[in-house]
Amino acid sequence: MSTPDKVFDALSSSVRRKILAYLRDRPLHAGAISNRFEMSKPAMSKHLAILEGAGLIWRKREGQFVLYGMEDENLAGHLWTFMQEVCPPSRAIRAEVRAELEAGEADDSSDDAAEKA
Amino acid sequence: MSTPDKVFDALSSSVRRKILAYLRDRPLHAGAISNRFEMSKPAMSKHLAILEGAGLIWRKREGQFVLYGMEDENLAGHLWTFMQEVCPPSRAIRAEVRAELEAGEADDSSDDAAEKA
DNA sequence: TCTATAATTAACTGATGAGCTAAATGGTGA
DNA sequence: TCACCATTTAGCTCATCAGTTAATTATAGA
Repeated sequence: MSTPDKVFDALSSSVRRKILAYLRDRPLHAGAISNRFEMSKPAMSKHLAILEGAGLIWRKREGQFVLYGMEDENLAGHLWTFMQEVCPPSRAIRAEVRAELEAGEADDSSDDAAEKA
Repeated sequence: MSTPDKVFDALSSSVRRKILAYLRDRPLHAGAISNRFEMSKPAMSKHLAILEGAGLIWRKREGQFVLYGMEDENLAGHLWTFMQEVCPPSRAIRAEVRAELEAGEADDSSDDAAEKA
């Protein structure tokens, strides 16, 4: 299975997309992720393995725990590549990015906070 | 099934992603799309229905033929929304867009051409 | 070493998805 | 109307996927 295939396969599950959303802000232990879903730990473990296999998250053992976090540039990179290959030139998005860039030019590191409900 | 779910479900198939790539440049009749794959017409018809259900392509009857084309802003829009919700601020992409914008600022209508290998 | 906890792997089950062939639908043109 | 063509729907099969529980691995700490 090619890497982009793995990425889109990983993204096809709403559970996995939600995991990514949880990991957006900070890494979490496997158990902490699992607690946020009504699902057994083994099931969650499989989802995490799929995300890791797609290169979207990293995994690091810390004692008895296992920490997972986003593989920062990969997700955005793959989606962006796909958009460039497949999407018709999207003026709306370019305009939006342009506006953001103009607004946030001097304040590049504030992206991490806020923006989430 | 929510709209974003439908979109990612539609994108999870490499056949469907390839269909989108074919439709990027111009609309095609169902038969013309089908000819590009080694697959029965009924199977292709299902893929097209899924893409249409996700709002990624439109469908128009033309006599005995059925024409399909990309629903221009939807794919880019959904992916962009997702990226903003889930991706850590992707500086690489922002930098890339910034560079593109700076290069093409005076020439906004040239988006359609070039940019592809 | 023994026990407890975190996480994963194994083995299984039920639901879903992709493909097929055959039949039905919608439309053209003699 | 009839024959023909393009496409979709119906009904089926096979494989894959998401979830389960039970068993296993890995580590911490007394």
